[in-house]
Parts: sequence; C-alpha cells; structure tokens
Amino acid sequence: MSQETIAVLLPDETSVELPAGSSSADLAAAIGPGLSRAAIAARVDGELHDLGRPLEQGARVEIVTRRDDDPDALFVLRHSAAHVLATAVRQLHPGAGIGFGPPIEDGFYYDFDVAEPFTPEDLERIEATMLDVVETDDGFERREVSREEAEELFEDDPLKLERLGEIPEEETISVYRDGPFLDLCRGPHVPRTGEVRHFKLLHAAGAYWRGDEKRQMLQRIYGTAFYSEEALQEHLERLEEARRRDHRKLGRELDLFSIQKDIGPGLICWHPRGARIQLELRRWIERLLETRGYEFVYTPHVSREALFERSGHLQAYEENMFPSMRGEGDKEAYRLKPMNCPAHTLIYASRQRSYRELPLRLSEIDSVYRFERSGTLHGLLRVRMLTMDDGHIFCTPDQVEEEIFTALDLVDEVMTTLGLSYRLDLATRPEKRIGSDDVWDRAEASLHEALERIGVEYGVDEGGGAFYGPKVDIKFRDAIGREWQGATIQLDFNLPERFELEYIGPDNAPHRPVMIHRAIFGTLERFTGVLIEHFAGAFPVWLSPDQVRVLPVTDGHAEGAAAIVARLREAGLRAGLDARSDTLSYRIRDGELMKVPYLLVVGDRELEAGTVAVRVRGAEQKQLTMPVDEFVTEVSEKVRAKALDAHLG
RNA sequence: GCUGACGUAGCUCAAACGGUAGAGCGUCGGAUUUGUAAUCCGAAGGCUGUGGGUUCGAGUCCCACCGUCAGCUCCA
Repeated sequence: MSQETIAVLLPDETSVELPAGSSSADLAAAIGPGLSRAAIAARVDGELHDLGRPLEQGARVEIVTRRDDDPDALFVLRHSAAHVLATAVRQLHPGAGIGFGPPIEDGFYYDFDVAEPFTPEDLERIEATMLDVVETDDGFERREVSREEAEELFEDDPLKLERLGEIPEEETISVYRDGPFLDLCRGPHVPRTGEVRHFKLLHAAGAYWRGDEKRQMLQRIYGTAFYSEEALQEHLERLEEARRRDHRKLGRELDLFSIQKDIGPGLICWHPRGARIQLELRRWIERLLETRGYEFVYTPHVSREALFERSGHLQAYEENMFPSMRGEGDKEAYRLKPMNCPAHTLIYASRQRSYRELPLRLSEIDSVYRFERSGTLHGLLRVRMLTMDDGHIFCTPDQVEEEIFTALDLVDEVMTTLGLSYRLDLATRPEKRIGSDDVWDRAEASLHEALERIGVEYGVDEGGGAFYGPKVDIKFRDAIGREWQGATIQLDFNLPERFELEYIGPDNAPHRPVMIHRAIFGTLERFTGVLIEHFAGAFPVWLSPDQVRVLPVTDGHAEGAAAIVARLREAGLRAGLDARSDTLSYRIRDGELMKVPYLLVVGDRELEAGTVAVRVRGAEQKQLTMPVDEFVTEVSEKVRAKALDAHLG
C-alpha cells in the first residue's frame, strides 16, 4: 500500500482504500451516492464522529444515516438541534450566557443565563428564529484549540470558562461553530444546520447551574427533533396519549382516589373503587409473603424521637421528616415514623436470638410518613403518607445471597403476573458511607451473584447505593417516560451495628446478623399509580373495581337482572346492576367508559334461555352469549389465575 | 425548597378596554321502556382558591398566602 492511501474496514468486513486524509464523508461518497446523501455521521472504532473528520489507517467505520430508528443518529441530530436552539437564542438575546446543551432521551435541552425567564411567546419566537438558522444551512465546523485559545474565545462567558477549567489537561478541547454561534463542545454534529428540520420546542423551566441548588438558576428550554416530520408527529401524539392515561386524570375519571386541599398535599384519599384495588394488591402480596416464610408485625405510627437518633435517620433525613411533637409537660419528643426499620430492629432485639431461627423475615404492610418537599409531590407517585409492603430479613452472612435471590424471584413473579416491564439497577458504594471496603466487597458480590442466578439483565449505578449498604432497585416508567423507583432490596450494615444486634451461633458465641430491607411493590400508592397508567385504567379482571355490570334491556327485565347480580355476587364476583331508565346504548357507553370488563345485557331472550349476552371489554368479538353458570365459571377462573386479558371462550 | 405558568359550577372550558358570570357533560325532577358507545323536556348548581389592596366598579390590575402543573434539586 502506498503512502498516499489508507484502508478502512466496513461493517461487512470488506476493506476500502481511500486517499490519505479522506473523511467518512469521502468514504460514503466512494461507496455510493445514496449512502452519501443519507450520511450524517460515522461510528469510527465504536465512537461517534463528524462526517468530515479525517479517517485513520485501519479504522472500522460505519456510516450513520438519517434514520429515526437509530438512537445514535437521533443523538447527533438532537445535539445539533440544541446548538441551533442556542444559535437562535443568541440572535434574539445577544447577552445570554450559555450553559450546557446536551441531547437527552427523547430530545434535547439547552440552559441559558438570561435576565428574564422565557415566556411561551418567547419560545414561539425562538422556534421561528431556529427555522431561519436551519434555512441558512451553515455547516457545523469542528476545530481543536489550545486551552489558552479556548479561554480567549469564551472570555465573556463565565459558565463556559468554569466548564473549561474542569477539562483534564490531557483532553483535547474542541469547539464547534455554526454561522455566528460558537460553542465549547465535544461533538459530533450533523454536517449542516439544514439537517435539523423537524423539531419542536416543548417547554421552558428553571434548572440549577451544574445541578447544584446552591448555585444560580438558569433557564432551560426543552425540545425534541427527528429526521422526518412523521416521526416528530408520532412522538407528539405519544405525548398526547400519555397525558390521556395520566393516573391523576384517570384517578378522577374512574373515581379511584382524591387529594384534598383540606387534608393536605401528598396525602391520598382512596375512594371505594381505588381502595378495592389496594385491598386486592394487599391480599395478594400478603399471601405471597406468607408462603415464603414471612411473619407479619405491626408497629406504632409514632415513636420517640430518640429512636431515630439512634438509628441515624434523624441526622440524615430530618428535613424530610414531619416535625417533632411533644405532649403537654412531656419531656420526650415524638415523631411520625418515616420508616419501619428501627421498630423491626427492636423486635428482633427484644430477646436473645439463635442461629436456628434465622433467617427471620418480618413484614409490615402499613403507612409511613415523609415530609417530601412540596415541589417533588406528584399524584400517587410521590406522596407524604406512603404505604410500603415493607419487610426486613435478619440472617447470617451465609444466608444473604439466597435471601436476595428469593426476594428478586418474588419481584419477578409479581411483575410478570402484571405484565409490567421493569429495569434492574445494582447501586454500589457511594462516597459517603459507613463500613469497611471488605464488607462492601462481599455485599456487592452477593448482590451480583443473586442477579446472575436469576438471569435477568441489570445495570450498575456506580455510587448510587445508600450510605449503609448497596441495593438493587427496580425502575418503572410512567406514561410519559419518567422513571420511578419501585421494588428495592437493600443490604444494611448500619442498623445491626447501631442496635448491637446479635444471634448465638453454633459455636455458642454471639455474632452480628445481616439485615436486608426489601419492598416488592415499593409503595402501594406508587405501584397503583404505575398500574393505572400501565393499564390505562382497564385493569385485569381480578383487580377491576367493578368486574361485571348487568344491564336489563327494559324495566321489565330488572328483576331477572337483579337475580343474576345476586348469583354473581354469591360466586364472589364484584357485580352491579345498572337499571337506570336511560337507553341501553347509553348504559353500555357508560360501562365502557368506566372500563368494566364485562357488561351483561339481559332481555327476554336471555331470561328465557338462562343465558347472558356478554360484552367483553377490549375484545375483538364484542359479544357472545352463554349460560350464566358458564360465565361464572369462566370469569372466576380469570380471577383465580390473575389473567391479564378478559377474553372468554 | 427553587424557577416559571396556572387556579371561573362536580368535570371540560367561555366571559373585549375593568362594567356585575355562560355553555356542554354530569346531577336532580319529569316524560320515555329502550337490544350493544350519548332519548327528549325542565330545574338546581358559582363569595370566580383564600386574605388584603387599587377603583365609582375587580373573574379581569397589584400584594401576600394556599394549591395545582412542568422542570430543577432531593428521595431512607
């Protein structure tokens, strides 16, 4: 091979020779005009690069094309969209300081330091100006600069200078320019601003500089971008659909729960229909726990403050606990309990324990109280009185892995039964922690082991553990993609020390037990909120507040219909009668809107034959006729099996 | 907690420049007796989140508080 050419490798392992100094764009052109036109960036040895960046001898290159189903392609586009946004903002507000402007899941944002927050009208104006920037179709030019040069370029921009100061010595500093706008940026970008054609600014909100609430607040603008108008519109429709299944909206429409101003923010009132769901979930988990060797306990909702001082929670979380209270003339202050662990620990410590009774699994499904900051409250997903399916396992170090495995297995059973998809994260030791590295090593290893054994994929959240131990968390997504923590399994080295827990081992000597905190649902409030959004209010039959509604065709059939309702109730089904004098059509519509799984129409035909005409929620075949007994048998089976669908026959 | 927006009947929303609050759905009453997603007629329902202020006059303007929403921060 001559000096003047280089060879690069394509994904299909073929090698292509190019003149030295060629870029990915040149490569795309060499392969074909179609690819050349569609190219927007390149993966070079696994790293995303600008199309215009020169290739090195022997590089593995994959051209990234304009595709809405390629996360890398969208990542690059949205990053560029953020720059287009900043370009427009700088045109309209020349003095605006610029913070960070990264692509994020589903879109991008950019932070600005401006005197006045952006109004919705500002966003419209900015959007219009962005269109001008796109129209101008300037190239994104990358330049690598020295630290000194960078400092000079951004001398008027304190935010950028601060960022610059944090870039390690050895790292290359690059800047990108599109038209008038210059930004400190690692890249890569699409070739030209003209690529950013299908975008939408979504909203503006304050955000702390560097994510630090003690620093100044910047104004963040969120937006999204796609390669095609169809994909953009589809995304916006998805957001719209998400708003329709928001659990706060469905909670009111289906009469499940309310939050009353007179009671207080973050405090849930469960209406009969919502309470029914709670009750079913609670019965289910109690049964599951019982068969897995758990024992139930109940502990008071108020405790002496000193208890939480001893556990260390007061020092760590005081601002998130309800304030202390003290009876007239009482020297001792009390607190509402923010968690059950200290009380369960005291139950363990109430008498001497033998290794023979370990693992000891205590569970308490009851409410705790946390004074969450007002701005963090969110429907059922973040509340101030939360009902945990809490449990604590006291065991020997040898038993840890098995106990975690069993807990994970239970989590999986619950999620699978409900058809919920979830993500697992192993959160490891944080900076601020207690316990020796040796103990952490072993604890993290047993979590890893248990996760491997269960065979599920999991992520690792480095440094995300609690100060007292590592944990495995389950993350759910709500309707619009926000993530919330569900189940959690945590190891705790703190409480056994602080409460000097012991058990007598086979060697007749005292040993310190290991404590595992775990919750399967997490909290019933949040779990129910997630279920409402997941099912869009159309719960599986066993969870549906109303399982069957019987509709007599006319008043003359009301008596016969009532008899059927009685028959269904006797069989343990939740059935109701809708004998209102409205038309059948009206009552069917109402039943459908309330998402009742089965609507039974009863008229002459049915009463004579002893059958019911069943309208199944969500079924293709909207109606089928069957004997009452057969209906009872089939639906009872659906309930027993916790079936996800309501289909009959 | 912070930044911004918002708060009108049970719900969804109207009400020019500051001029005395209106619709649909729901509810109630009546008629209708209906065969698979809205039958008709009538009525009731509001201290416009709360408290102050400006004004002859405030849903509308100003201030404070409460609450909601989005984002940030936090999350045992």
